Amino acid sequence: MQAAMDEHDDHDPTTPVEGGQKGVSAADFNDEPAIGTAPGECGGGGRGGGGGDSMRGSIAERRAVKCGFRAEKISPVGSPVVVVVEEEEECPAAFVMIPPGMSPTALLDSPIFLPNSQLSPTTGSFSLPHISHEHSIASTLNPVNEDRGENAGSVFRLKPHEVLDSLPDFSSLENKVSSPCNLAQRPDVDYQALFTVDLPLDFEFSAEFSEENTAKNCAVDSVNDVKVSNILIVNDNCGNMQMRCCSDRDGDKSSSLVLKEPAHGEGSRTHNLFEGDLKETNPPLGMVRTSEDGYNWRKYGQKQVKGSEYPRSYYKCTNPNCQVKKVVERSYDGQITEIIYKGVHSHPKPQPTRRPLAGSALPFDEVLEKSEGGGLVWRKIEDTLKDIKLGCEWRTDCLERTSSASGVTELSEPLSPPTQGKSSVGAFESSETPELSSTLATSHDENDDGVTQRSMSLGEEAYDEESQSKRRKTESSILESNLASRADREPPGKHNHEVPASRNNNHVNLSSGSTAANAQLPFALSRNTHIPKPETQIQDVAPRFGRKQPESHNEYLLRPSFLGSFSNEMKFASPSLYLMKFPPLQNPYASFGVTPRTGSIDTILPDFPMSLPWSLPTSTNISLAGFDYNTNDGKPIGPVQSFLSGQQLKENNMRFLRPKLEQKDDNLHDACLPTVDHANASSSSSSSLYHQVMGNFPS
DNA sequence: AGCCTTTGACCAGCG
DNA sequence: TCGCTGGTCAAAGGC
Ligand SMILES: [Zn+2]
Repeated sequence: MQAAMDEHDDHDPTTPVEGGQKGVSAADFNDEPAIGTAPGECGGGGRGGGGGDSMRGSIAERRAVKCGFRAEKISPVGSPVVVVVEEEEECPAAFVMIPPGMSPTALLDSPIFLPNSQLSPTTGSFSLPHISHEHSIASTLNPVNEDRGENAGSVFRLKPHEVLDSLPDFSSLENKVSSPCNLAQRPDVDYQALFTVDLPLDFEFSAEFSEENTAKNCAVDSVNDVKVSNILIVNDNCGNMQMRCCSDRDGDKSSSLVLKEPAHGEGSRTHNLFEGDLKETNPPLGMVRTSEDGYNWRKYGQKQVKGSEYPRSYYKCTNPNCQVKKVVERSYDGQITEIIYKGVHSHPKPQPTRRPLAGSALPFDEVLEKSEGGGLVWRKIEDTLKDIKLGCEWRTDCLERTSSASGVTELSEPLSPPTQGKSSVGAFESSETPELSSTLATSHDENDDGVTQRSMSLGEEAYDEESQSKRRKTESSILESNLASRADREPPGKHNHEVPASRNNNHVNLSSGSTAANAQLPFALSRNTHIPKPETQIQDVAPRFGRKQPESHNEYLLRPSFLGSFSNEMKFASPSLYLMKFPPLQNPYASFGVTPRTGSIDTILPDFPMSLPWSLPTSTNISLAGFDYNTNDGKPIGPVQSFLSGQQLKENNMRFLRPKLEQKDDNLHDACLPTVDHANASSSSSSSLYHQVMGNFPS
């Protein structure tokens, strides 16, 4: 046992070392292990037993996935996206293809996992009032659930034929995504069907997504029902990164989310998401070093698992009250090939600002950029955002980001719904309530390095404070200097805002009585879970994020940003399991490349959390992948709905083309965008928007 | 001093 | 019952 393990300890080229990264290994999946350090993975040995059951199952699934399980195809960048739905008895899972530009972390935080109140707890489908589609995937999925009844959890059975020929639109994805999450919550859910959707979104996120967030989202309900859930991020051999949310069908009540990334993918190497994190050296441009998922992890073991190609590292959340664990499998070159999250954090993320120290966890959201001199430079997103403000265009190729005109949304202050005046990067806020601010705060945090602190809500700040106080001390000086510029920043200090809704959402358990704080719920709500206030549509879709409805089931909303971020493919399989693949070659970290479609502003929403540019200049149309926003009123236009609602989708025939390729011009999007079969008017409107949005993708 | 990684050994499920 | 296996423990050491 051990023998195997050791082989690779030092394998990591990039590895900095280990030891202790003092503090913090905030590992997100990227940096999982100590960031930057691709910690060796060889360790432990062991015998087995133990807790591995859930893990095993997931692994098996992963294996299946890696091996090509499913016909899903990994389309090379630029290749048409294909949605494949397959039924898998053994491995109920949802697969999400992660676009090359998206980092796992981002992915996790991505909207996809937003709790969607819309989702029907019982069915796992979106329940947008007006939207219903005969062919909707949701419909397809629903039957199963219905059969089982609420408790039954939803089982999604997608028939291949249903999906294969038709490419799902975002709404489909949404459904899929959400559904899975919902299902995950339910212990008794039997996820048998697996369906996959490939999204061709072209822009990439530079923002950080936290795995936890994703997990959180998924786990929203799970808190109530699920004891354990897992998130798996896996790299398949095909060069794609996959993320899965898994729940144990057995009643284990566990769910997991898995992200896989191709370790070997040719492209993966150069553009590997993780690589950047793992390797401080030479990460791809545009790559975000979201080293953190926002949580601190301690590695407690490493082992070469028989079925795994690479050694697995076992991490525990450092929070004493938190039992979340994650298993990271890394290739020898330091690429993360697979990540499994188990459980849900019962606490807020440690304050982000605290991990900027070099060598240790990467500060959040740093982006690799070319320096003027041509060299690569890690730059904080915050800075990046500034650039964005100036009007930057992030190229999907991740290799370059050019500044272009426009003004734009200030991420730092940004995108807030008109009413709020604040914008959240990437976060949607459903209501004006404090949550919104929270959300915003969260967003900021990520982007700003804690300008607004990611809220630690529900008195859990204390935890962070204490636990990290030390760290802060050491880092404080650094941070301060960095933060000094920000007016709103306060010393290690009081939050000037209410508890972020996101937190609340993230940790449903905290707010909701039903939840057990300690319960290991697999998915946590993402901090970005908030839907921008804006409105009606959105509210309709996801009105109740935040504490207001903590009890809400695990509802996942696909975040537009998230969706949009997928350049390549997304796959969603069974409810419980999400598998995301990151296509190789594109820089995962690449920021979103949102290009203005009409010459109007258009913002670039670099960061994942970015979210919707609610605060964009008036009259501007922002187009994110899959989203169209009318800045005038700050309301998202159709696409959002379609996205959010998911119900709209149902379209059997959806075809996604990769935005990059497609979005040459406005007209293009039609061709490229998924073809939606508009069964009903409601859906059609959405889709139209969708198309518009899609059209906006930068080519 | 504290936190983390490393890593051999151990635990416990499973066939 | 044995062996395999995966997960975990915990001492040692690094930063
Ligand atoms: Zn935790």
